[in-house]
Amino acid sequence: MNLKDLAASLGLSQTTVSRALNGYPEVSEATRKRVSAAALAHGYRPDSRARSLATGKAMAVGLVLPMTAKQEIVNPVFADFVAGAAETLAMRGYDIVLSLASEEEQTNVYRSMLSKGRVDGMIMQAPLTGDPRIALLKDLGMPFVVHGRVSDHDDEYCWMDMDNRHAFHEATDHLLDLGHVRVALLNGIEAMDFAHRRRDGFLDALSERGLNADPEIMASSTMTEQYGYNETMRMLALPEPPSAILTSSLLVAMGAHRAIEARGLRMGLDVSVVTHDDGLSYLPNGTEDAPIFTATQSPVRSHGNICAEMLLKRIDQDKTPPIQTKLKASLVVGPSSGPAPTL
Amino acid sequence: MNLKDLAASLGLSQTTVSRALNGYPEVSEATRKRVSAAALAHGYRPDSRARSLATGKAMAVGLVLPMTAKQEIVNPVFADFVAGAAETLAMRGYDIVLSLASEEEQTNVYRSMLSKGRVDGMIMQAPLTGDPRIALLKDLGMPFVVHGRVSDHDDEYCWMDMDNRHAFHEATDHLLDLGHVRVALLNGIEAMDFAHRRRDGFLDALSERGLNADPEIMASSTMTEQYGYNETMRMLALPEPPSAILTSSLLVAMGAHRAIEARGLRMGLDVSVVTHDDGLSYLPNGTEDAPIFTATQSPVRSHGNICAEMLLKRIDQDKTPPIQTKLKASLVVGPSSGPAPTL
DNA sequence: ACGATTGTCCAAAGCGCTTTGGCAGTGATT
DNA sequence: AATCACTGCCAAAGCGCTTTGGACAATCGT
Repeated sequence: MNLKDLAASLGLSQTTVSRALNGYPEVSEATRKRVSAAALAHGYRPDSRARSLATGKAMAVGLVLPMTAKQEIVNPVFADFVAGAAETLAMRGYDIVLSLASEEEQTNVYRSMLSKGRVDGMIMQAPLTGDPRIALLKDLGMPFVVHGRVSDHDDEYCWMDMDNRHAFHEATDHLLDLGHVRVALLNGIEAMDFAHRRRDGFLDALSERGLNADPEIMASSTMTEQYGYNETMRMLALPEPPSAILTSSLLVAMGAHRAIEARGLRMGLDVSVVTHDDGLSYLPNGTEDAPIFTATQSPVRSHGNICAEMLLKRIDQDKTPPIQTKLKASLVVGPSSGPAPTL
Repeated sequence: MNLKDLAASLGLSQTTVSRALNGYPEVSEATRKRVSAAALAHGYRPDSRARSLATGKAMAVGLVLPMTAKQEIVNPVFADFVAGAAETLAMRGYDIVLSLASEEEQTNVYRSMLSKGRVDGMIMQAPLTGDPRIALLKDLGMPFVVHGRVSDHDDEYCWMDMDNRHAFHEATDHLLDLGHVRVALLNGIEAMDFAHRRRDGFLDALSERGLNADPEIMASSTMTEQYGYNETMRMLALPEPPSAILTSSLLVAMGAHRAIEARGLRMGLDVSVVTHDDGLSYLPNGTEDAPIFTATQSPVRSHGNICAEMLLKRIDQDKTPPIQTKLKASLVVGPSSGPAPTL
């Protein structure tokens, strides 16, 4: 059942039926009611492609999930991020068109995504330092928002980011305040811009206290539990093991925890752990009142909400200058961090 | 730059240009080359909506992510599943249209999803026992594949499922073979069909050995680490604590592990743990050679691949009888399970 | 009483693509 | 020389919707 049939069955023109259904004023209340009733009765649903073709709006936004090329790992934070974005978008009637792309394919995927008309805008995830996709997206001339940002040219595009530098600075300060002098960093892949910033925050905090960073107790990799375990095991076996560990995700912290116990040590007493926590819904850091890990928190789901919000604003009015949002993570202290042990 | 302009700039008709680009034979090689070159030079990309409208194919499939209504939890397995599906679909040029819906909204979302033409088919996730969505999807008359299945009417629709019942039967047998007689079950939410089947497999295995299930050491909830921890703590404090625990996901097993250590016990010696492992990319169960947990394994990413494959087949030829795929999980023994301790 | 509004409705022209049906020209077959 | 089958191209009709630019009454102001 299409518009034509529906109009015919009502003895009206397509124009009138269309206007009636879309709430235009040039239709009498009586016919509007009649039309709505008929539409409902016949289960009429407008063809979104035809509508989109006619209006020029796709009512959808694109989202490209990056895959770490080699291992094809899908970062778990995407699930929550997507959930947040989808939630906000759904309220405005927008769908999400998803593509998955390895690094090499990214360019093509972006191109084909806006293969005209599929989407009205895009959300880009997990930018690398100096990511070329930004230029590409600008070039394509379609509204977009970046979750995270690229180090340079911050003001020339829309982004939403947590203040990673500040968060890790604060976390490091917390440990230094507790008297730790050998603090390890288990970071994500530092080609990722956020990981890079986190490292900077960490290093700044150290140097502000006149401490030197030791490459031996700094690692960078995909943020799995196994990685946290392996690196912690390695570091604890060093002649001068760290007394505190700063990790980039809850999973990594869990791995560190496991390693600490495997070594017969106690977390929070012998070795302190502080982590960043993306607030993933299925991986809560203890309960709200009683967290397990001291953590800088910033729920990635709300990032999804915000990005979507920004993109919608951007789609509505493209010409305004780019907007940026910076979020502060909040440090929540739990039992995993404590005073540095006296030797 | 649209087809009309491109044709005009070449001095050809739209028909010829369209055919040239789409590989139809009625075009001379010479003009085909000329057209391709011009298309590339002008950066021409056909409007997918217009094409879709003309062909009747949307070149996209819908995916509805269910949210557990209250807590709005997004199951982490979706990320990997989606990745698998996206991968397979991308190879055929299909996109994924994503919607997120709480239980109440599901019906509407499904309806509006196929709001004619948006998608050519759908993948449905996480069916509940006796899920009404199956009937709805059948009613809507569009190809669909269910990841998991609903207990009844198995043969009337397409599904892809792991043999949950068999997996948990096997896992339970493994523990019983080791001499355990008090085996706990930390299951997912049993309204979900897969969890229901797992429970059945568990109970069958017990009763086959003449053992009775004890409700005191059976739990059912959203599969978080915290849940694993809490329930294990509770059960270990019972007058007759379990000597083995069967969990429904790696995260829950990790929680159980944490609780076991918190009680001063050793996993694999004092308390055995066997889990199902969805093979999530960012949460590996140790390394391939050296798993941490004894587990029934079935990578959910490959489920995504298979579901997508099936759906594509279904879209290609709708009229054939529904197809089903049942996968067997493989039991991999690790150090987390061992002989029952002698009292 | 008249033209000027206003309220309702419609025909038809797009949106950008695919596809049907046809039309010239070429060479091979009767 | 007439027929046939190709080859290579094109005009035009959709796909199902929105939207522009009227048309036709009924109502209004003066």
